[in-house]
Amino acid sequence: MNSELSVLLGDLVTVTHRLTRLAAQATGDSTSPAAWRTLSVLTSAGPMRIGELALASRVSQPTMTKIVANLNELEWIKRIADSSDARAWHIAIAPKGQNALNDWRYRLGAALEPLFADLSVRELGVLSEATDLIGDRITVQEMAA
Amino acid sequence: MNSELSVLLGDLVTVTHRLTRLAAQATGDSTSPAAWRTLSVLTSAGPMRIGELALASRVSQPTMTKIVANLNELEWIKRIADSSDARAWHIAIAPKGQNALNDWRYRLGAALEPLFADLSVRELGVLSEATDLIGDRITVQEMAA
DNA sequence: ATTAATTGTATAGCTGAACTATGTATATAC
DNA sequence: GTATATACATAGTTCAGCTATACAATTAAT
Repeated sequence: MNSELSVLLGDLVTVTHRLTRLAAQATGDSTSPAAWRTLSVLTSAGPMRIGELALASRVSQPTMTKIVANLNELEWIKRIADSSDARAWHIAIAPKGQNALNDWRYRLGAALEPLFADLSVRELGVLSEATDLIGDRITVQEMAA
Repeated sequence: MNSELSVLLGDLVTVTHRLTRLAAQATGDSTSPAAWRTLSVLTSAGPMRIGELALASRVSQPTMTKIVANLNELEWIKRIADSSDARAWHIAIAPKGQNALNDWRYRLGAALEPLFADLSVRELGVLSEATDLIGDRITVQEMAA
């Protein structure tokens, strides 16, 4: 096993832990991270069932049922009956939810921007590529799970 | 405001949210993320008081009191009385704690390694530099807070 | 075609980590 | 020496996550 990669990944997780925490404090966000993750998944992968959503967002199915119920009350998602299976629902992001997600991302960026304002164009590119690299691998994993 | 940076940071946080979650599930870790953050801070910045630790780890002082109490029971940290202030303590990471932290980082890396095994040397460098970039800015922020 | 097993979602109840408010003891200011 | 500020501890609450399980609909078996 590649121990260098191991250490790098450990550091990456530790550092992003703190970034996440800092971001939450900076935006004074009350919506749960899992809800944002869920909206984010719906945006990038399109409508899906509660069970699939639970896998993709890495929470248990009952937790996702609750998250969806909350998002539904906010009218941030739509529940669409599955015509071929009366037990199941298709969950789709609603316009309000898309707006909320965009707004959250924006506020997050605004809150953290001062910290990163000194980045060079090259460093910006590094961060951007790293984000893509991680995103690709997470997505692959989620689809496989 | 730089909206490109804004979007990038939003994406970064979203993606690392999911990475963190995935990592926690993959290692079956029961210790709280905040405890690992705390140990990580102690390792990189050396012994400090509970109040300082709370700021650095971005939790409230009572929360940190509890985290430190838990870590103390595990003998992962040492409480050292402040000779000049009987109210205060210096919290230092203990050898056991250093080992536990190293082990956690290792397990984390091992669990995530399969996902990242296909990285080129250049991409590895990108991830590494991104980690450093974020780490630097978080640290600066924590010290200022 | 019933019965049984499986699957998709919902509900109940628990745990634990975070918070605010406040208490206690020590330090500092006047 | 009394008052205020500071450092940590305690009490009590809230909420997100979990497991276990119920319920309903589908699928499989005989």
